[in-house]
Amino acid sequence: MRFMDRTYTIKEVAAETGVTAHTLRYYERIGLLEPINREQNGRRRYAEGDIYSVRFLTMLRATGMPIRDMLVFMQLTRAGDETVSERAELLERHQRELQSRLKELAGHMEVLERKIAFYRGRERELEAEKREAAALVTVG
Amino acid sequence: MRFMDRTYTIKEVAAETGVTAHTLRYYERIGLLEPINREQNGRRRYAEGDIYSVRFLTMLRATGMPIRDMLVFMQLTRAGDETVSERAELLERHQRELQSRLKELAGHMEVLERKIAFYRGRERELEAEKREAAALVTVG
DNA sequence: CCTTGACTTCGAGTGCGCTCTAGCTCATAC
DNA sequence: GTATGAGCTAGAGCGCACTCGAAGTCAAGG
Repeated sequence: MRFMDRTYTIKEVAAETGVTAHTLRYYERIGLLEPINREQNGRRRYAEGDIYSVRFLTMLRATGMPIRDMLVFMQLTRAGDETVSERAELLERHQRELQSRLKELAGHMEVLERKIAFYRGRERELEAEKREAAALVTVG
Repeated sequence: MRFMDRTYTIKEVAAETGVTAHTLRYYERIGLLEPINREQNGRRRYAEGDIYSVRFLTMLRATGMPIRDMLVFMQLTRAGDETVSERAELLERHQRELQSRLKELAGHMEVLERKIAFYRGRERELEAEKREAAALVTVG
């Protein structure tokens, strides 16, 4: 698979993933990404797999996983096949948390809906009052 | 309604709402809560309405609304009836954002599920390999 | 009386996740 | 040759939302 061999500059990865170059370097520095291959001149050349990792990390962040947990996950990944179940369990724990957060948010969504409905009703009431007042003035 | 007249110490409000006393004072300080009534000795006595506000604020926070927006909302609330539509619009904007975040999270949930399923499958493969290797040793 | 403990204010400190700056090296374009 | 621009490192800075500490007041209990 030729196309798998292509590599990417930090700028390209940033554009592809929506993660800034600064943050990509930061992720590598703290160990979220393993050390990226370099050109002779020291510049990073990201492989497809690195981009995949960045995307996965981004997804985990978006679901609220703290970086310290993502770190554990990535270290397990690097440790190889023995850690497969541990990784599964880590993701399952996260999944359960996410599930309960989704439920909670759904509840909050309803509260919001009710509050908005209440305001929209109040708005109509106030309109009506205004019209009545205007009518009184006209008649008076 | 007698029971509406009862007031609460900061500790009671903290216990009721799950917001720490520190944070309650902080919210008041930055203007999220209007100045709470005091006893002669300067201690806060929260009214039912204050507790309601705290609960609502907590909900907004939990849905990811930044404090600066909550501040706008509470100031509109204090401004009275003229701001009813503005409040409705603010909440609707927030609701739309929440809605799209919920969608995104649902997508991430699926990715998580697939990844876990993949790991669970891999786990079984590795188990099988192990058993085969053990069998070879036994036979050899 | 004096200790305990709940409260007060003011201001500083914390943890998280970036985000940016300064000063440097290189490669390419003019 | 030199200007432009992309990338590099190390370390500082930032925004957010709390969270805590110090020092003081006050009321009730032993």
